[in-house]
Amino acid sequence: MKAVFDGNRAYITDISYISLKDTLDCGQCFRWKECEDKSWEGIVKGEFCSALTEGDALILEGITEESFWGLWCDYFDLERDYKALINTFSQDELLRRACLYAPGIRLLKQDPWEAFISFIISQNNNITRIRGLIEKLCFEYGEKKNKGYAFPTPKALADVSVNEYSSLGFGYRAEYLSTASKAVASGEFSLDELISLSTEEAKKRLMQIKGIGPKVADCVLLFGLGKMECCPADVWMKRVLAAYGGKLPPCTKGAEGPAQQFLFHYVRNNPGALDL
DNA sequence: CGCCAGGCTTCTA
DNA sequence: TAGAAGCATGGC
Repeated sequence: MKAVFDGNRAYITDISYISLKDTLDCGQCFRWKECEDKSWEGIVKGEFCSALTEGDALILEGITEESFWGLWCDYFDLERDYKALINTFSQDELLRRACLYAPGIRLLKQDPWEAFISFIISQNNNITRIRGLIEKLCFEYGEKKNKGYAFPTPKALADVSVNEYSSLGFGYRAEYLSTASKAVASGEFSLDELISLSTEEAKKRLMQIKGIGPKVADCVLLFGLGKMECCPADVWMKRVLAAYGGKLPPCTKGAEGPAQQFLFHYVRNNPGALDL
């Protein structure tokens, strides 16, 4: 990867193919918005970014060189060789088709706290509504930025009552949000400490939070902590796993998370893909 | 109206 | 330990 900086703009080349559309609208994150000119605007950890592609180059605008190295390079997983990854995945036929369908997907390394809250909201919910609910959460309790709102801090969400969450439409997840945000804000539960634990221990710890089961825990570990071996199994992935006879093929070893993301996106948009 | 959505908690056998 | 009911909401 090469990055050239010019003011508030980073011009990034020598990366394997990236599609912003497939990456930012494949159900792993919920906050990015596509503009009319096909660029994407997002706020991560309070930092704004406008992203667009130009041929094989990725352009990030509204950022600093410091935030690129400290945040965005990692966020977009720019150092990973996705071409090699897809080659390996393609040993399996279903995965090969999934990678062919959306070869520009990247596994985002998101803010652990945002992933933690977002995927609590995601349970038994559809992506359109998840986006709307998170949007409301940021508008109501997030810090106003030049463009849009930052994701609310643990303290901001800990101060919200269960009734308030309910009136915003969070349904039975209102109570989960309340207790989860209080646990983090008080320091009783530390997302940072999860990094030092084994994946198995971290998952157990996450599942001690009311409202977090195996699937949401896997999402937090994969999307928030970069645990690439985690494979969240929602209703779509359960169908995929059933087609595989219970587990992903050996060629996904160590990268079950990214494999899962290609498969999830593929079957959700091509429900007939599993009928073959 | 019923069914479904990036599921979880609780109850039951 | 496995399986099913109940849960809020909105789109279809």
